Amino acid sequence: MESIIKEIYKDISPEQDELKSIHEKLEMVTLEKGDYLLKSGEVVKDIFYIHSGCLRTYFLDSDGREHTLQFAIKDWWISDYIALYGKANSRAVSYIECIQKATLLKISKNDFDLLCMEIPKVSQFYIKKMESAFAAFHQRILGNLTLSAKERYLIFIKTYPDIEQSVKNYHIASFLGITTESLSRIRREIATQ
Amino acid sequence: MESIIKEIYKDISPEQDELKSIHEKLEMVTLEKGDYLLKSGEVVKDIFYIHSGCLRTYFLDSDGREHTLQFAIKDWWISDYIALYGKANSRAVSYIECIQKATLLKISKNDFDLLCMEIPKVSQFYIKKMESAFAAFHQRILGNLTLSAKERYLIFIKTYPDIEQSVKNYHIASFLGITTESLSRIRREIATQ
DNA sequence: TTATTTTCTTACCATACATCAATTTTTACG
DNA sequence: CGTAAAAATTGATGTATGGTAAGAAAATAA
Repeated sequence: MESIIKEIYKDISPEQDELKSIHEKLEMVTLEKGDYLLKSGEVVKDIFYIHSGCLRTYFLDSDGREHTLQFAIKDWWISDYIALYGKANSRAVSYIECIQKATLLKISKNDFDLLCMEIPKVSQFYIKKMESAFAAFHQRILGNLTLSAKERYLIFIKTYPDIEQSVKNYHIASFLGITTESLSRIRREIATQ
Repeated sequence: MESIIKEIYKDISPEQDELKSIHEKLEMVTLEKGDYLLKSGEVVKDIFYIHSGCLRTYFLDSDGREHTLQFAIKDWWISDYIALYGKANSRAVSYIECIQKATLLKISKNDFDLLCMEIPKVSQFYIKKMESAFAAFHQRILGNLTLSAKERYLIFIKTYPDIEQSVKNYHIASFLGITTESLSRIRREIATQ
């Protein structure tokens, strides 16, 4: 476990006492494919670091359709950020599903905040992560505004070559904001070119 | 200026010496409607706090079409976050245009990072802001995936009642990811109901 | 392996929104 | 003011993607 923590915080190489402080707040979680880390309506208190495996966050609309917000693999953090960071209550609005056997480290948001206060380096590290995420979000929104479904798909498989392996096409479709049938047509079009 | 800084950081009520440290890194900027804070290709080093007025960030695609990423009013921060926080270089990919006479406070990202190191409270404050933004982004992406143009428009005017006043319809259209003609039809439809 | 379920593909038609072109309305300015 | 420019609206038509339904392929379980 110590080695995983060192891996997570490799960029800031924590001191021995800091490592200890981090360690005692983390908990290991393992998930099998098909398991749920979170379901809509549950109270959200934790964030998870993915050490191995693959998960996805999706939202179920009133017509029962799934919309994938995020895929997450090794070295990513995952949670229901709308519930956790939003102003409303802390009930999940989304589902987090394991789509490939995974090991995670769990920390409560509360403990994480304490860690940030306690260890400025963690704070700085967190800020850097948030900033990259911020840029990535802007890119994604821009992509949604600008690009055709085909273009978005091509970017997806280029950006997430590792993820493409483990996910179903209908997961990708719901991530791109199109139907699985449309994705199928796009794939054929690309194949026959 | 001191009073504006107190207003910006009202949630963390800085001490006198902290105020001074913040003060010496900030610079006042005023813009007239139509002025540009930033143009694509320019080097991005700064972030701006909006004290009054309204601005928008937009992106110009290869067909010359505008896509609005963000409107920003009083108490928001604005910059080209793709360039500033992204991994690539620091050249702007977007334009930031003043759409209503504005006064801003400017701080370089570098100085801001120093401020975060120097004053933990600023760090904490920044993290909180980023977290809300994070939740808002998730919401927006979800909206783009889930909702029709009409629904997104209704949410827009509900969420940004202050902004709706100062912006052109084609700004809103390019924010929603539709054409100005479509928005016009949506508006008529809503009006005649 | 075979059986069964899940996922993917294809075809046909429907719909939301885009495009183009013309006109009206609003705003800016000499 | 009045005039020019900018923005918004409207109608006719085009296109990308959606919806439905059926069958094929692939994954999973027995």
